[in-house]
Amino acid sequence: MNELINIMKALAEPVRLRAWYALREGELCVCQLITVLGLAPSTVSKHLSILHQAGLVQSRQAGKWVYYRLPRTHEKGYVDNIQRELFNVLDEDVALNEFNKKVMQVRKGNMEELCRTITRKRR
Amino acid sequence: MNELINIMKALAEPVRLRAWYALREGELCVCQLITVLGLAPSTVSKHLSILHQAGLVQSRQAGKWVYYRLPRTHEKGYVDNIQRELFNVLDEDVALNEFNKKVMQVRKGNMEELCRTITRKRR
DNA sequence: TACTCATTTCGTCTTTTAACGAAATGTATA
DNA sequence: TATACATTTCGTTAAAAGACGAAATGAGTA
Repeated sequence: MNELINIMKALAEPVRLRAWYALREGELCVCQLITVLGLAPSTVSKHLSILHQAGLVQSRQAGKWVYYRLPRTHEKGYVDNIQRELFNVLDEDVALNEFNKKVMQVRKGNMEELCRTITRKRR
Repeated sequence: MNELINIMKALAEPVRLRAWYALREGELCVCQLITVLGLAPSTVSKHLSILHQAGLVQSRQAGKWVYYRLPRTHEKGYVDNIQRELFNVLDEDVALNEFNKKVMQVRKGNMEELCRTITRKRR
């Protein structure tokens, strides 16, 4: 039950649900997630670690950057089912569709530039 | 999205998940829920109101007693799907099976007596 | 009407959660 | 080796959530 509770807790938070949903169409660098979520790097990092701990996302390091993605398939099969069901619901959500536009923008943009924007903000 | 978040938040809490699961096999009086959950009446009442607000349970009053139950079917169909999926997982859960034994005990027991036990505790 | 009693509401306390900035980490590059 | 810089960790603060008991509510009964 605790495992399920962790998964539910992880997704029962708007920021994390958005972050998770943003990965639906492929991996994203942390700086891209920081940008679309509009929160401080440390805050986003924490959220991602909670999603990671729940087994809902995976990460890989590539040079300076860390990319997060959805697992192709989850260890426990039921998580796949829940994910499918939730995505079906969220795909119809107006607010999330709006958010998704931002994600698509960021996917197209230049990542080096994005990171520099974030670094500049921090001073 | 907010609706979904409310549903997830409601179920992402062990006490509420147990309460909700306890109703799987039919309605229960509040005093029965208080007993199986082992918490103060006011605490249980609050949890039930959160489940109710999320649309996950319904209630009816019968004399002094208030009974809570699962809706036969949810307004939004996707909730039925999620519920089915979660129940499938929870049915396999060892801790919940243990809990379910208590629920079955309480279902068989005398309700008047149960309530009196609770009232006695309060003094 | 007055009383009993199951449940809910209210006020309070404690714990948990989410946000941030500063500092630490660790990789790539000058 | 020193530096730059993306990300994470740590410490702090503010807000939310969960627990309880006391008091309020509201339905049945004497």
